Amino acid sequence: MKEQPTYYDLVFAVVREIPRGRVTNYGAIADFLALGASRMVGWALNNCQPGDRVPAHRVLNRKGELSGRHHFNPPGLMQQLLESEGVVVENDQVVDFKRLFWSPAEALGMEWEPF
DNA sequence: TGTTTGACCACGG
DNA sequence: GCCGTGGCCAAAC
Repeated sequence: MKEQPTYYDLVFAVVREIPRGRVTNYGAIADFLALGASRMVGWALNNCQPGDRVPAHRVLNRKGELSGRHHFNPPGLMQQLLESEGVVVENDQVVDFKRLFWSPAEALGMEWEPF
C-alpha cells in the first residue's frame, strides 16, 4: 500500500529543511502549515521512522526542552545529536533556545512548497 | 461509534 | 513567572 501525501509529509519536509545547528518548536511548524493543532506535529513525528531521515531531534517544545527524547532510541540520542551539531543541551534543555530558534515562516516563506 | 490519549500551545489567574 | 484549564486534530481502544 502506497501512502498518499498528507500533512505528515509536510511536517517531515519542513523538519528536513531545518538547518544544522538550529532548532524549532512544534507550534511554529503547526502554524506554518496551518494545521491548527501543534499536537499533530507530534503525532506526525511519532510516525517518523529512521528510514524517513527526518532530524526530529531539532524539533522541541515551546519551552525548548527535549520533550521527545523519550521517544528516541536510545533515549539521550536526541541530546547527543544536538550536541553533535554544536547545540548546547543542558538538563534536557537547549541553551539559548531563543537564539537558535529557526522559524520556517521566516526562512521558507509563506509560498514555500514541499515539492 | 464514542471515549481516551498524545513528542503541544495559548490564555487566564 | 508559575500553575491550571481549554482547545486543537488524529489515531488507537
